Amino acid sequence: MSNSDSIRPTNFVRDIIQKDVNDNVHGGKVITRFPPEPNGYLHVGHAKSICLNFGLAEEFGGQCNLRFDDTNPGKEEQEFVDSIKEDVQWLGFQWSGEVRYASDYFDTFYAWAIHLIKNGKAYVCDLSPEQASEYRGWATQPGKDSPFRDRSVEENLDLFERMKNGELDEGACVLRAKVDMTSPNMNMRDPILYRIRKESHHQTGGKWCIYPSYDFAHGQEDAIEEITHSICTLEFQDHRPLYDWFLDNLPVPSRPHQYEFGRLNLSYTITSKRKLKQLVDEKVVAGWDDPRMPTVHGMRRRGFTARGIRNFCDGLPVAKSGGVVDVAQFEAAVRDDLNENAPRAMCVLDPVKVVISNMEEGAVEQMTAPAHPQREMGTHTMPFTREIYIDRADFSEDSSLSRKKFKRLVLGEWVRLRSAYVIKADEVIRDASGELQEIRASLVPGTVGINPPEGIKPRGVIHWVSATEGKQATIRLYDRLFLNEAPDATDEGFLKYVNPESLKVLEGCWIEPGLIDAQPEQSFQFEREGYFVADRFDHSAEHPTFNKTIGLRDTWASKTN
RNA sequence: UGGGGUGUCGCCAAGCGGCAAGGCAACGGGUUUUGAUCCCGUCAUUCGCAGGUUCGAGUCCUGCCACCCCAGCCA
Repeated sequence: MSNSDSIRPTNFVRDIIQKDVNDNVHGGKVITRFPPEPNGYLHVGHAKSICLNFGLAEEFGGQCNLRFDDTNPGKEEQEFVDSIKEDVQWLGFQWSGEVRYASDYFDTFYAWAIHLIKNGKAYVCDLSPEQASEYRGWATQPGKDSPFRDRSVEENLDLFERMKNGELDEGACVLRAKVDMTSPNMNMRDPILYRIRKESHHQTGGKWCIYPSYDFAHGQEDAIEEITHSICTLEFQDHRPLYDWFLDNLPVPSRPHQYEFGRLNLSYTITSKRKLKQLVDEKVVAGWDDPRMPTVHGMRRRGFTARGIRNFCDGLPVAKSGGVVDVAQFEAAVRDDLNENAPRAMCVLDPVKVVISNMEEGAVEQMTAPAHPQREMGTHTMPFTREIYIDRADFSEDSSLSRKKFKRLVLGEWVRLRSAYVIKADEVIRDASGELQEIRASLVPGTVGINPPEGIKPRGVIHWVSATEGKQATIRLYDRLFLNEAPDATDEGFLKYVNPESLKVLEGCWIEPGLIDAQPEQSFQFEREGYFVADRFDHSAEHPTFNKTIGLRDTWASKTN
């Protein structure tokens, strides 16, 4: 196992749960939930929340529900419901029982609203949004009671029913809780419980034309599902008193508690559903599953493995401070998993032909190499022929290059072809324009798996693919989508910092022939190049297509610059 | 500004009055048929700032400063 796998630092949420379990609070049960709104695709920040909620439940032998917080039909779609379910499962988690929806509980919420009205704790307010904002007051300035605050229970009941029956227009009025217009916490200044929305809902269709607000829904959903620990992000801290207020004033079946942790921010990355949507809508990327997107769908297509993502999330401390995690830390977790689990293969991205003059034309010699240098993963076989390709960057005519600086093929010198022979570059052939066209080389016999004789010192090891037995492939090179480490934080707007070179499509790359049998989503390490994945949708034996997930760690590049 | 939070290495953080964990990054060195992996080593006399309490303070007290969140009929 990778070392990040075993490191799961404790955190304040786990400590609270541990204590509750020890003290037999909630009968020792642990029930958590992951409550996305289906208004977009899940991203890496949600992955942290998923790992936390599902992970904690798993750790304490509890359960975790998947519940869609679908209280705002205008922004939500079935497409997002489907993608979210797929993502959670892909990450390797299974929710407890059926998928749940806030909309499953709309009847109960409606009854509870009436309960509040009957207790004189809610009223229908006719103030326009602008007026309501005015009445709400400001930080230093307490709010004023709405003129509708003292309507009779009967009138409120009647009005609320008419709201439900669609007799009133959108925006005409709302149902508000009667809390405290002078509270320093703005959320307590008579928050909205229900608003009129004459829109079809992806789950309930046309059944409702009033929808509960987040505040009037979330805690009650938790209570209905008997959630013990309701874990959410920091921006909801101010809502906790309201969360508790509803639970205290409603006949709820259980008493959950809310705990908040810091949202994940990644450098060079945007994690705002609105902005991610903008990237899709403005066609900056090809879609929600573009491999450059930090969405779970995007990361999956990019070749970031579920295990790598989980290892990363599990290694993240859960704290109340909100910092920016270096994207390199994420990349390291993914690389770690891929290094451990991806079989090795060879691919030449920028081919230049090498003709081995002392090899017979038409001869094919099968070279066998382990699929992994350390782990037992079987072998792969690569045909070696008179004509092969190596990468253009792996050859130089400049023999003054020091051995330390250039550990590749130099004219007149030797290099090891990985898992095959040591060869010597004898001569170069150029085309009319002077461009290097072909290298003539000779192999040192008997050097497969055996060190060359005294006096022959290969400068290094390079990768290769047979020119006659290899296959052509399309390779898509991905790089960071943004050039600014905080694309979100700049005044000019994040679109200004889109990396124009975040995608390069290479046609005519050469892969070892066995690679055409790769299954979509199968990851490989192309030796000396990086980790690549067979594209989930576009790869086939006829048109091999690989996405670069991430490069190898390269300590050498930084030293020479 | 009122309220809610947060300030410990370049980044993320542990720390709960008794010698400042760990990960990422960086930098040295070793092994290596991947400039990868792996291994070994280096990397905070100091915890936002200033006072105070204490034998002893990152931890307790007081004051200040900085940053984030709320002020949607979004979640």
